Amino acid sequence: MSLDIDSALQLRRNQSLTSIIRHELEQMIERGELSAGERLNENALAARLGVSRGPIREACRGLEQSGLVNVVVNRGVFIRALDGREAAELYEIRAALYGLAGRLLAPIVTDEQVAILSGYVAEMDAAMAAGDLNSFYPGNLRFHEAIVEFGGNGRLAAECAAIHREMHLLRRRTLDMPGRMTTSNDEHRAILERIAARDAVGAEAALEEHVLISRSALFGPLGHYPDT
Amino acid sequence: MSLDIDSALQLRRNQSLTSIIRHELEQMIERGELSAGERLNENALAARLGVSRGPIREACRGLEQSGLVNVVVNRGVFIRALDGREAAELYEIRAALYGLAGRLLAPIVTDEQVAILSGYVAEMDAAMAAGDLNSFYPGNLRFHEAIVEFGGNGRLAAECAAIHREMHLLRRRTLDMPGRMTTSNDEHRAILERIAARDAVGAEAALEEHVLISRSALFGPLGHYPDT
DNA sequence: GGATCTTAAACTGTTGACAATCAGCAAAAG
DNA sequence: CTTTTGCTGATTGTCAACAGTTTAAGATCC
Repeated sequence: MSLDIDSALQLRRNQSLTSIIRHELEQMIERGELSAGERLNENALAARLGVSRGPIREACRGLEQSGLVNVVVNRGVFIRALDGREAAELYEIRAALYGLAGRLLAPIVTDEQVAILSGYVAEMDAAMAAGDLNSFYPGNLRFHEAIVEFGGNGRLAAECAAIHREMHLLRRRTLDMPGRMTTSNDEHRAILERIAARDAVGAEAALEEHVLISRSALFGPLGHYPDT
Repeated sequence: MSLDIDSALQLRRNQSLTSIIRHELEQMIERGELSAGERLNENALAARLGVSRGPIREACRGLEQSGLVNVVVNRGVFIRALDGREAAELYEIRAALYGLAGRLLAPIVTDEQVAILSGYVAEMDAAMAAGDLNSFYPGNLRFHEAIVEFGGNGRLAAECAAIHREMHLLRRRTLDMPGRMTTSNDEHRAILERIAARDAVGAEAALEEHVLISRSALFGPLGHYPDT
């Protein structure tokens, strides 16, 4: 019984099975338990989670709209596989959105928020010193989340989170590359510096560049992508 | 050799009731037949469309994820009402995305594409001369759609279309304001000029400004939004 | 008359069953 | 030996019924 759906049911107050299942599936995709291209068997999922197929189908429609799965009529839902072109496109969009987040945040950032962001960078420095990717990754995630949260545009934060979920499989691969951790944290420091200086244009540029460098780490310096 | 997902996607026919209903509901919202805050009655919809509640519920889950409706547990799905804050946030995101589209398009635009965009501007000029909003609006839509399409980032185009759908009720209101048509087309001409000059930075700036001016028309020059 | 409790209707959440469709396999045809 | 055809089990699409919740009207009490 790898899945604690029962405890989720106990915690459930005003949530429907559909939303619980959707959240569960999102996490399974994020944890890599469901790999790209894999098909979701509605009956098996229903049996495993102890519910009927209705809520599962509803959850899958939500996942489809948020880009995590593909639904093929009469054949089922498949964990979406990001090909090179789509991933490159997502990186471009992500760069623009994070750039916007930085531009919004820089003029209004508080000293407390700067301190929090500094804390994340320090966390990542520590993880880097220990060569520990598993510690580096959450710090990295919180750093970016905080920037969009503090920016004050809630919808932008939601949109960035959605894109992040969608790119999850790719992103880990990128950060896994040797030397990527240190480079990445240098960039984080530069971003933080521009934000702390209340430099909107500089923060925007630093964040855009940061995302595009991640893309380069995946596709090569020219932004090429595999033709698959 | 078994079919893989890609070929399955090619075989896909969007003929499930769920997708048909979702499309139908999207159009009803776009046409204003369903007004903001209104509740969707599953039984009534099922009877009217001649289907059972299952596909309708699935369609609503997709609509929820794309931001067109809110789902409240045990109370139903409601056509989403964009309050001032959310609309302002969407405008900011839209400005960034259209800016990106312009930056992508300018370096790679073909003469044929410039001609097509010119045609749309001319269409809008004609509509403007006739004072005909109903002709101006589709031209405006096609102009913006074409820019993101020609930019070559398919996902960006999809994302812009989704935001457009979500803002549909608001946008019409904006364009309805006296004098907005002419101002708007002057901006279109400026955008086109920067694109035709293959000026990425200029096109980006012109498109961003264009969207933010639309926002100002709705919220006032300082970007304030009603506190509802 | 107004507020509160009671109760029934309406509605949503969930389920199990039935129908339609698909992948795989085996036998028949060339 | 290869291709085609026709099954068969598995899986998805859809539906109708049941269960739990919300809403609203009516009754009761102050």
